[in-house]
Amino acid sequence: MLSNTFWNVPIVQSNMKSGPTIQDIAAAAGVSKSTVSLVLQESPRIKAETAEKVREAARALGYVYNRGAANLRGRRSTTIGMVINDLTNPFFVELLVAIERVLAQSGFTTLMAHTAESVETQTRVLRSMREQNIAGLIMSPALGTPDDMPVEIRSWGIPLVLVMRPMGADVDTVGVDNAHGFELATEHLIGQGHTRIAFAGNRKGYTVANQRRQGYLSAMNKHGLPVSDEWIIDVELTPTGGRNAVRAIFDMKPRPTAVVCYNDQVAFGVLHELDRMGKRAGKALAVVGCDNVVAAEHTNPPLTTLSAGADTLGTMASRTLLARLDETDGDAKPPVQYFAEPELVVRESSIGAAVHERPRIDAGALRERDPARSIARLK
Amino acid sequence: MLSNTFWNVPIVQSNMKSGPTIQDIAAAAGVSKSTVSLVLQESPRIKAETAEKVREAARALGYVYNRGAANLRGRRSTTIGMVINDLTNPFFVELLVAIERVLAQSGFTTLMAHTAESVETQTRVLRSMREQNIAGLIMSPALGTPDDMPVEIRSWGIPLVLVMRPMGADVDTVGVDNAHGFELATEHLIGQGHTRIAFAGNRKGYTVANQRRQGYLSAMNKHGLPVSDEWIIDVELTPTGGRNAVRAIFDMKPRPTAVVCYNDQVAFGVLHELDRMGKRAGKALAVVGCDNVVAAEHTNPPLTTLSAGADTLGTMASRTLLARLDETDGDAKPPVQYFAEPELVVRESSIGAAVHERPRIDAGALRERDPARSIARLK
DNA sequence: CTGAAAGCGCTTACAG
DNA sequence: CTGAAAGCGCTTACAG
Repeated sequence: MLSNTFWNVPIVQSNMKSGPTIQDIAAAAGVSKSTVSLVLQESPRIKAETAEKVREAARALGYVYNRGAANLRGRRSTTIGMVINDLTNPFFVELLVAIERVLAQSGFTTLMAHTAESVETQTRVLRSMREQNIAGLIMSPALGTPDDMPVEIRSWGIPLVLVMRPMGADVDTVGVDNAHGFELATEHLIGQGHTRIAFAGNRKGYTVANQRRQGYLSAMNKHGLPVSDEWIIDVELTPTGGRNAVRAIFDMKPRPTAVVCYNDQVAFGVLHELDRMGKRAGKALAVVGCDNVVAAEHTNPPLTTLSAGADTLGTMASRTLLARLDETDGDAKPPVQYFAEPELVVRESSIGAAVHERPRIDAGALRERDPARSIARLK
Repeated sequence: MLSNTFWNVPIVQSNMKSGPTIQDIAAAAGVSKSTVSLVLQESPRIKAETAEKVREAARALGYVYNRGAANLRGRRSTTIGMVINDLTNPFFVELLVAIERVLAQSGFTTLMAHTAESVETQTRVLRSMREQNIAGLIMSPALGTPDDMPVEIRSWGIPLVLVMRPMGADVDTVGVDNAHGFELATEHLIGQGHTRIAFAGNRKGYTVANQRRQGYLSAMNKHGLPVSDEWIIDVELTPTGGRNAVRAIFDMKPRPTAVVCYNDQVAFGVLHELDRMGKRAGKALAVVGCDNVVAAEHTNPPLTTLSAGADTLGTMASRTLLARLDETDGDAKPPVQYFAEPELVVRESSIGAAVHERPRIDAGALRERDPARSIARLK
């Protein structure tokens, strides 16, 4: 795992034409290159007029600082690796954008990579980043990442901050309190009168899914509501998974009247399949998602969802990493375990249902596009 | 513009602990570091058993190749810059993923950056990439990028490939034939019987919007359909823009019965606002988008849209850049101007309308959630 | 306040 | 087939 296989060097390469160096500036300004270097670093040790002369020469020559050379000589690095498991999920895009912004403000360059949930791709990408000499790493690990990955990274001598997907209490982690969030979401549905509530997006052996299911179960439990095994539906964490969950729900009897979805992607599939069946989310089935991606506001109907605050989380993750980079070996702080409390953003997808047992076919059904068919599916 | 202001060096930096070098491997294997270097490059000049001995020593020491040092000495670069204007648009995410995949296969590392349509951010990011010594650049320029940007980049001595947003015939460009695509989309609506068709997402002085509007206009023209000025609606290229466009359309009389949207993001807003008004896209207003992002398949109703093929475009863009990197100054090929022909993916949002003048309020209206209100809006 | 010298970890002619 | 030497563009003690 993550072994350094240095024999996969690139075949294609590009020759550079080189511009002026600090040597050229030194010659033009009539100083030594030491002086030029110090001016570029804004050292107070250089007299103001000398500095100005150097800057002027640099400008005249069209000088471009070579950060690679500086990093090599200075034995430091100003690039941060950032590995994301799923850029097709807009939540991670928002997270990435926030992280990049904060790091750029501190003068770091972000080397981004996308693993598409493939552990193999992740291994390749990490190896490449290591060769690129990253100063630190922020990552949201792909599903199925081996447990020893954080140890492996630590052995590289660089700090690691995990986002969204915890891998143990001893590694810096920034995420959300999933259990509490899903408790909130489930209680919201209970408050709307629902008693049969499904959970769509269970995935075995997957930490985040476990946390979210746990939150759902503890809310049900707290309110004395029994949970049937079949309500906990294991589907892909994608819109397609959501569509399959709806089909499963409408095959159950008595069927759940509400569903808590693993995330917004799953919820989008749920909304879509309901629409395809001529039903309306909120009326026919109350739906709650998680992530509050931008599109959740624009779905039909708009989606009730847990807001994790991608911007805040990204900022926290960056700051945590920057703090580690500032530490010396002696003053290491204990692991950061930051889990934000999500808020529930209530929209139309979870409200307006008539759930008080009486109406097998409620008022809402009159507006369904194909009542005959939905009755058939209800049996 | 894009001036090299080298005095913005980072404040925060990170010291590296250094691992074994080729020197250490050389000592361990009892050879010179030249030999080690050649082995790492898989040079056929080294005897197989010597090579194996070296590899074994490297493995034993846990050696990590330092690409930065190699690039410095070899006067080359193996990183490619990739600047994207809008990662919140899933189309660009798909494009980015495809580009990264192809570049990684050729041994290049991708330095990604996001400008959020800000020319200022773009300037900062380009400067940083230049200091990072990128071998080439693939970019989708932010709106309002100055016309001389390609010239500026070229003066850096690195190849530039533009994606999606052309900036002149002399710079390598990979995009789509927007005019032809929008002609297709508009003709599809005409084929459905529509005669009053709006265009949502016109933006003045913006090349891509001009091309798309042109395609729309030429289709209308070709079929002898007059176009009212008010039908060409200037809105933000976001879901919010789409919502505003719908409001504008329903204030017109006689109102358009169909709308061609600048892209899927705008179309999503259109679908959403229609739903909010208790209307159904397809029935009340035929809607076509552009980009065929993954979510277009899952909207309510599913969105008819132009498929540009993000994967194909990303592959083309990467290959174009890789080819330039292989060129020597002598054998430079003429500029690549590749514009893919988009295909129209027909889904529910554009079909099923009754448009033959008779029904001011058609059968579909009976299923609208708030008929009184929609009649009021129609006047 | 400034300069001379050493060196970061590699690659590449060149010589043998 | 392998090694000695020079050098990529910087930074950093150290000396003055």
